[in-house]
Amino acid sequence: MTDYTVKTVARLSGVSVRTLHHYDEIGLLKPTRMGANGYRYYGREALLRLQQVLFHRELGMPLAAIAALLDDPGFDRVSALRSHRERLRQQVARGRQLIETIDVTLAALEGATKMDETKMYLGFEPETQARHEAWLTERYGGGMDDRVAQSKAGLAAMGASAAQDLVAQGEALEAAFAQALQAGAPADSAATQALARRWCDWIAAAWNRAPDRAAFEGLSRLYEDHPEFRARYEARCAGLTEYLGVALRAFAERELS
Amino acid sequence: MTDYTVKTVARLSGVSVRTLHHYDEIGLLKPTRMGANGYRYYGREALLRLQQVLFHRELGMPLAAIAALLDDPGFDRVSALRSHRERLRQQVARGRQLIETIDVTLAALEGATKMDETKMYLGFEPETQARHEAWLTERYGGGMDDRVAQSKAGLAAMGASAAQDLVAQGEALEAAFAQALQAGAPADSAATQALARRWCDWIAAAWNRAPDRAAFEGLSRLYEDHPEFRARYEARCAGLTEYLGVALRAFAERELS
DNA sequence: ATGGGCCCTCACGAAGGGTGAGGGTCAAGC
DNA sequence: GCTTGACCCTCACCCTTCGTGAGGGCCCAT
Repeated sequence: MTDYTVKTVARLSGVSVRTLHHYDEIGLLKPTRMGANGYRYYGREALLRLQQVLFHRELGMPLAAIAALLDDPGFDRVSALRSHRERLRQQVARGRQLIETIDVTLAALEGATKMDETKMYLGFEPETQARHEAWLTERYGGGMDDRVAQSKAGLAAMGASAAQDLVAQGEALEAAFAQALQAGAPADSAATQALARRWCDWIAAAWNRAPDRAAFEGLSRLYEDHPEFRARYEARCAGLTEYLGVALRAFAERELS
Repeated sequence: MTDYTVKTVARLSGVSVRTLHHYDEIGLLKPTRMGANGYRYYGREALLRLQQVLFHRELGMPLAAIAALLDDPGFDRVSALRSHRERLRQQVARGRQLIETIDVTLAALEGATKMDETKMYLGFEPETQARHEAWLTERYGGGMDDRVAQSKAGLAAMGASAAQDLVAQGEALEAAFAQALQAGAPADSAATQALARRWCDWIAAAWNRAPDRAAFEGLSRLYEDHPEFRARYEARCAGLTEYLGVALRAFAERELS
């Protein structure tokens, strides 16, 4: 009379019958008794335990941890909850960052529907292109021209949507760097260096060729020295230009030697 | 010469060799060519595609969706990203709520380390118990006494840590109701009614017996009428007592008839 | 030719179940 | 007493994204 079949327990608790079978299998929730017909019958104390299970599961705790929690009376529930809370916090922080990245990406994709802007940003509009090349040659005495030419050819062959993605990735990386700067992460911190690696990969994708150390360092100087890049980065976040330069060169020294 | 083996690509991109095998298996990233020896060789365009894959993967997109995205040139990247963003937003909101629940739970668990308070809260300290019983009898003319007695026996048999969890769940539910009230959710909204169901389950766990409609409605009146409960709920959030009462009775009418 | 480092193809495993297939059981109505 | 439909059971494979071997071939340098 105080015994419920799987279907009833499922309806009462909102979980599926299969889930109850599963919990039985792994020993998380055994039925109070098994009928002679092989049926599972759950009593009140089983429902109580299921309550506890669902409560902790809702907190995102793995089932094995819940079993340990409920079976070991001396288990330290407080510290378990605390470490679990920390995991959740990181997950939420990461989720927020992903949302921000998506927002930037969306803005870039939508904004770049006029492909002009894309070209202008990457410096492939003929006029901008010519200006950059002249400036590069004057400043660094040639040698980067072929890379820019490669980049041009690569992007031209890439098609519009891939190029837009590339732009979006660049925007996302800039946003990530700005966030790192505002969070006070040192330019040589692990997180920022990971971003530098992604920047390097991004350049490789744009150039259709991985940069060597000299090229990557030259690029970092270019960002700092060229007024159009400076304006771009400073508009996003004050001090971002130098931060980016330092971070990229630190990466170049450590990883591209 | 522009062809990289798995290990090299793995090092360049930061993914594992196994992951590259997997991406090949599911057709997400095929090598540019296969050697006569069965080796995978990746060219520049493969690296570029891998860049795109990793970018979208980092946004939490499932691999199948990434494949669709990259293979269908007419794919609507913007709306895909937007719906993905929405999923992330819900996930973050849920994560935040879970953290809050854990905080409340932790507060309750730590506060309840002195078991006195637990007993007092649930009304099982002898003195409080006696007062409640007297009050109940006077007000509702007996009939709930046996339930309180059951509850007492049930909790006594339950052990301290399970009882503390029960207290914590109650606290979490109260907090959730307070949040619903502050968010402006009507007492008969789906979200609030879901909370009411959980409250009902919680009562069932505490009583060691599911309440019928009369008992649950009586309980809701008890919360509104009894000064100790009123004080408790109003301290948490002004108006919570009535809100709770209305919500619980709406649930009782719909689900416990 | 013989190490040592790559590379390959299976194939099992995990978390939390979903989704059948194939077959037994229970309760109500006729 | 029989049928019907709603339940119940036990396999047992499927999902996702790879990690982690096992067992065996390939390449390059000494």
